[in-house]
Amino acid sequence: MTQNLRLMVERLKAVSHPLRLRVLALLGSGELCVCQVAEVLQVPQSSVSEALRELRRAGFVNERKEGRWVFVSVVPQSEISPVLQGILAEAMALKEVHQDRDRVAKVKILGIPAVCCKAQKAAKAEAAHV
Amino acid sequence: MTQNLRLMVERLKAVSHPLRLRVLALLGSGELCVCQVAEVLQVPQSSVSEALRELRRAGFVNERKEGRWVFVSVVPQSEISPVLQGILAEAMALKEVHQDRDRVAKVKILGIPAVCCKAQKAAKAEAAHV
DNA sequence: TTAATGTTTCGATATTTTCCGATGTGACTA
DNA sequence: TAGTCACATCGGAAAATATCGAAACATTAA
Repeated sequence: MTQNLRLMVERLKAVSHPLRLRVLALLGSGELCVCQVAEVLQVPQSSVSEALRELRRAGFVNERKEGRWVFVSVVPQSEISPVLQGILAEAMALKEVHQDRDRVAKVKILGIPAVCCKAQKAAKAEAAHV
Repeated sequence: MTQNLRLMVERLKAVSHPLRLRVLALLGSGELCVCQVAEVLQVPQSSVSEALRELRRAGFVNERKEGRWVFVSVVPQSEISPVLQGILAEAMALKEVHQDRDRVAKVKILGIPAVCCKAQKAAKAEAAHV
């Protein structure tokens, strides 16, 4: 409360960006690993990584490493301001984000290896071309 | 509700800026004319004008012309999303904004002519220098 | 009309942000 | 030990934004 102006602006900037807001909204419905996010949003992995770096800097996102994977998630409600909670809720209601969430459901059913592991992914693509 | 992503980002960007957020917060406690804002924030008038243009574009601010003065104010609560209401409330609680509000009180007591009219302003400055 | 004044727009520059391929890093695996 | 993989960081060019004085515009007063 009554934090400073610069800090508040930095936090708002962190979510004032199409990709970053989409990523945040996506994580709003549960933890994902970085490659899942990149796959769902169809965006270069380095872009996702940079988006996550900003969201982490702003304190909105946590990470958990597991082997070579990095799982990211929104920090607990109690750790973010009511304002951000509102932004997150509104973002999750966007129609673009609903579409993303449908894709996430499919990706989760397949499991991480099928989505992220290059070899398996390539094999799948091959099969699709037959 | 369930507006589109681009629009939501544009609105967030509009307030993700130190001057624009300060101006918005200042107007949160009542209508002011442009020159009052410039005086209180000690910022070139053209900068204030540009900040207000963005806030108007985002739909956060209304204007009312009266002679050569332009009075600006935050749009009614019912016209802005709960998220912006939250942002406004949080901005108004910032310590920098409290200081601005103290200055606004003084400026309002003096009245617009004493603050804005160049001649009277110059005379006042002269007097201060003895 | 002419001068003065509040406001907006323009112009020009400086700074920041965005974007993505290439490269680097650390961890698993054959 | 190599090779593979997920992820982070770097490089650097293009685009967007910030900033503010100067000029333009609109209204009022002399």
